[in-house]
Parts: sequence; structure tokens; C-alpha cells
Amino acid sequence: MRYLRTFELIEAVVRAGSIRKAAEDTNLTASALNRRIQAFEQEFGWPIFERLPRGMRLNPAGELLMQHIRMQRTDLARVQSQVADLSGERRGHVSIACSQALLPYFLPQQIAIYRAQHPGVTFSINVRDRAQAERDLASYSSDLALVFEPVHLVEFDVLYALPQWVHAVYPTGSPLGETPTLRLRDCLDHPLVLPTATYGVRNLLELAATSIGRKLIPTVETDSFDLIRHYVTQENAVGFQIPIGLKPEQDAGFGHRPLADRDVRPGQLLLGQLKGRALPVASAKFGQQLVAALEALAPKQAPE
Amino acid sequence: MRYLRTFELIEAVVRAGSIRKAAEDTNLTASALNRRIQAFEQEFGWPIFERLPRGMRLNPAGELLMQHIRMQRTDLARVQSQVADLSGERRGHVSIACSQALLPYFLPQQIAIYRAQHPGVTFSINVRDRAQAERDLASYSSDLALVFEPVHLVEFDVLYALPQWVHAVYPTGSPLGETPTLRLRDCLDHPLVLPTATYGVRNLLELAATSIGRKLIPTVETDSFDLIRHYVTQENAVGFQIPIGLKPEQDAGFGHRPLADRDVRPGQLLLGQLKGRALPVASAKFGQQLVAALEALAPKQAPE
DNA sequence: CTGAACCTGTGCAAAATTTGCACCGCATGG
DNA sequence: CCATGCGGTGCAAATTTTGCACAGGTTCAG
Repeated sequence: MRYLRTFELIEAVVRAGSIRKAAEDTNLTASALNRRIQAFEQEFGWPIFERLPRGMRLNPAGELLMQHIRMQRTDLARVQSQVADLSGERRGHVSIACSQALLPYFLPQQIAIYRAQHPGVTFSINVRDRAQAERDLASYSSDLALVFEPVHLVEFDVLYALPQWVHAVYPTGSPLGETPTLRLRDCLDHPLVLPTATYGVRNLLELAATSIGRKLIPTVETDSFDLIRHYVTQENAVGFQIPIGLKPEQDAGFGHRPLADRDVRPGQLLLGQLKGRALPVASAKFGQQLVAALEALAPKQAPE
Repeated sequence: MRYLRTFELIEAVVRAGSIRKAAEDTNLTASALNRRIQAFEQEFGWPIFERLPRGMRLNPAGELLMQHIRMQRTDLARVQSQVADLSGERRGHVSIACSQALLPYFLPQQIAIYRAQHPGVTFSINVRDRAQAERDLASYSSDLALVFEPVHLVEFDVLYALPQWVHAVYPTGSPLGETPTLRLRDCLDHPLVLPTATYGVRNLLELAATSIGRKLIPTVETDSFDLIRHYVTQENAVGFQIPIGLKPEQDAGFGHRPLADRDVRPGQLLLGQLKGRALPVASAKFGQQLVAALEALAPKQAPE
């Protein structure tokens, strides 16, 4: 939009950190860009940048303004999406911040289902840890968040909460697959492949280990759930994962089953949005579909 | 703000109902204005006006856009107000939609108190009936509403609720001032000066009258509470009013006292804002002051 | 201490955009 | 059936935005 150009330029300066760099990104001269920023500050009434010898940085007033700009832009997108909806076009864009576990099966399937009905809708999926996901919502860079065990929950409107029991992942043939129920202490005798501390699964495991007086000593620590799955087949190791990221019956050299409820408490996979925000039509509809899909999933994943 | 010019022009067209009239209001040529509107519609992606032989009218898409425009503008004002606040200037503007009863004593006093501390803050006070007050909030044309017995209460965030007993207003020396408690049936023997049906006081009285099998037959019906007060001294009539609009001891030829609790239920004077809206600093602070003032008022107005 | 490499900011002329004027086609209403 | 008021358009003038050249300042390496 033409009339939002000034905002785009301001954002470019914020990103680039200096007028000259931003000028290149925006195909403008530094002088032209400089004058637009100055003109805006004059109109706005206060400077929004600190002039440093190395470039420009937002001052507190600028931070407040940036919030407004981001909100303004996404609200305009919402209006356009609603207008498209009432013209019967059902176009739009959905942006989701989610945990890794949703990537292999759940989200691809849900997106395909949605797009089968509304081919005009596009998606962006950003993998975020639970803290960053909430920050994404707050800065309007994602519409929906689908994360495991989020941290703050301020400014977060929960659309649906699905309980998830932590599963252990082990090579096929491992004795862990044999016992009637799978206890945490049995897993701890094997080499452990654990996610890093930012992840909810790790958090739940640490709590559980402490309460039975043990410590988690990871053989491999990673932020890739893919690596966890694949490493257990290399060594006789144990990894951990929530079931939504695993196929019901696995046959690529490893199996998985839930840990005993009394050892590790189940966590929650939360679908949510920014509190009080009106979502674009496409995002709202997709959110509804996700709620329905998660609901359908709930009874199948009963605790053992 | 320069970059909001397009929005101003759109609003001007909406208000004027035609491009040519709006062109006069905005000191532009009809052709220039016409082209800006067309350029915007092109960028926006859809027409926002219906072209009628007699002028232009918003289509549904335009209605959605107007909501966005209004919201956008007031949010920018909020940002500017917050920035002014962090520069320690404490400037700003507070707009209030309120019932008539607040005009004679309560609001003037509260505004004076606030302005003594923050002389940079300006006020606009709009008298609105309870339905229109809520519409004002929804269209962002008022920050706060202070109304008696509002109707819908959707989209309305209650900041404080003060119970108000309906008082009868009668000429000094009237027998109504003598009885131990004032019953509604005694009032009904006198000529009645009633507010019109849009007002909460009338509503409460109608309900009360019906429940004792009587009907209200107004001698004078008016939307001016001033007139009610002054008319009772002309004829031996009875008017009704909520106490916040009356001085505790009145001596201008009329007295007042609450009607019996069992005859007429007390109504609520509600201070509120649009649900989910972040108010400008000045409005928020003034809102807090009003809450404190209403709180201080509460115990003094005990039922008889 | 010095010079290169950054940065923001400014005067001025060229380029691009917006505006005003004159005018068209069209529906409405007396 | 004609006067009136409406939105829309071509074109030249007016205004705004931009690019270029350059000033003035700070940082940092040698």
C-alpha cells in the first residue's frame, strides 16, 4: 500500500540499523530516506530514532510507534481478508508459530486439508520455541501459535489444550518395548538423547527425574527432534518426543510408547492466539479446523 | 498527519455523501479527490464506495475499512499521548459520553480537579442517551462513557458501577417532603414531569408503576433534566432525577429525596470504556480519578 | 596523530507525482 | 426536454519527492 510507505521505510531503517543500509534495501538514496524520516518525526511531534555515530536506533517513543505500526498493518490485512471473504473469494494468508513436533505429520496434513477447500489461502510456518512463539504473537508476526507447554501465558488466548504424554523412543527390539508399562527409571539406564532446556519435553523430564531422586545426564543434547529420532537407532539409546510428532506405528528402526503417567506428568499442547486480537478470516477458520482436529485426537491418546 | 490524508479524504466523502461536496470541504478539486479515491480503491483491491446517481455511499467493504480507519486513528492518538507522557509533558485529550445528570456538578468538578494537576489536558463532553453513548465508544468517538442504566453492555467494559436511587423532586413545602418515607403512589397523585422513554430514570419508573398496577401519565415529558427541575416550582408537580445531578441540600424553591427502595429499584450509574481498547494516558488517568470519586460517593448514598 | 571508513544531514536541480481546469457522458426531477 | 448535479478523464501547471554532490562529525586501525 502506497500510503504505508513511510512505515515501511521506518521499519527498513529499524531492521538495517542505519539509513544508508536501509536506503539500499528500499532502492532509495540515503538523502531521500533521511528526509522522509525527518519529515515524519516532525509531523509525529517527537524524534523516534536515536542518532548514534554508528547508525540509528529506536528510542522509547519509536518502540511505542513500532508497536502501533505492526498492529496497524496486521489489522489492515485482517480487513482485506474479511473483504475478500465477503466477495466470496476466501483468499488470505495464515501464519503459524509452532513447535517442531507439529512439522512431520500434523501440520502438513491439516494444511493440505484446508487448502483442498480454499486453494487461495497461503501459509507460513515458523518453528519457534515456546517463549519465542509468544513473542511472535505479540509482535503480530504470527496469527496462531501451536506450542507444547508454553511459559508465560500472558497475552495468550488458549483456543484448545490437548494433553500430551511424553513418549520414549527406542530402537526396535529394545527391552523397553517389552515391559507391561514403561517406567522412567528403566529409560535412565540407557544413553539419553535429550532436547535442550528450552523445550517443554526436557522440562517435564527434569521435573520427573528430580522427583525420583535421579539426574538426567544427556549423551546427546540437541534442538533437533529429527536427530533424536534418528540417533536412537545408531546406539542403543533412548530419546523422548510427544506423540503428535510420531506415527502411531513406527517401523523405521525404532518404536515408541508413553512413559508411565505416575512418573512423568502429561504436558499440554496449546493452540492459541494473541489475547483480544481479531484474526483474519483465513486464520480464524484454520484455527477452528485445528481445534476440531485436536479434539478428534484427544480420546485416542488416553494415558496407559 | 500527512500520511493519513487519504483516510481523511475518504472520511470527508463519507460525511459529505458525494465527491463534489467533499471536495469543497477539503479544499480540493472534485477531479483530484475523485482520482485519490480511485487510486486507493485500486491499491486496496476492492471498491469501497457504491456509485449512486446522487453521490457515493460506502459499500460493505467500505464499512469494514472505516472501522479500521477510526481504530487506526485513535490508536495513533494513544501512542502520541503515551509518548508525550514519557517525555513528561502529560498533554492529551479526554472525550466523554455521559448522561445529563453528570453535567451540573459532578463532571465540572472532576474536570477542574484533573486540570489543576494537568493543565495541558483538554476535554470534550458529549451528552448522549445510554444507547448512543455505547455507539460512541464503538466508533472511537469517545474514550469513556458515564451513563445511567445502559442497554446492551456488549463491547462495554465496566470500570465502576455506582448504585443510584431515583429521587423525587418537588416544590419546597410540598407534603411529599414530610412523610417518613416517600412512596411512589404518593407521587402519582401529583402532576408528573417525566423524562422521555430513552432515559433510564423513566424506565425504572415505568417498571415500578406497572408492578403496583398504576400507569404513568406525564403532564410534561421532556429530554431536559433542567426543565424537570425548574418546572416543579411552577406547578405543584413532581419530577424525578438521580441524586448525582442534585446538590445535597437544595434551596432554589425545590427539595428532593429518594423514593422508597421497595417501590423503585435502584439503577446503576456505569463508568465504562470500549472492551479491549487501550486508552490514551490522559483518558486512563482521568478514568481512574472518576473511579476514586465514585467510590467516595458510594457510602454516602445509602438507601433509606 | 592521521587518514580511511563509516555515519547523518543539506542545497539544488531533475524527476515524479498530484492538482486544477475544461469537458464528457449520464441519471434525475421539475 | 432541459437544467442540474453526479462521477470520470485528458492535459498542462504546480507541488512534492528524489538523486547527486558535498559538508561535518565520530570511530578505529596503524
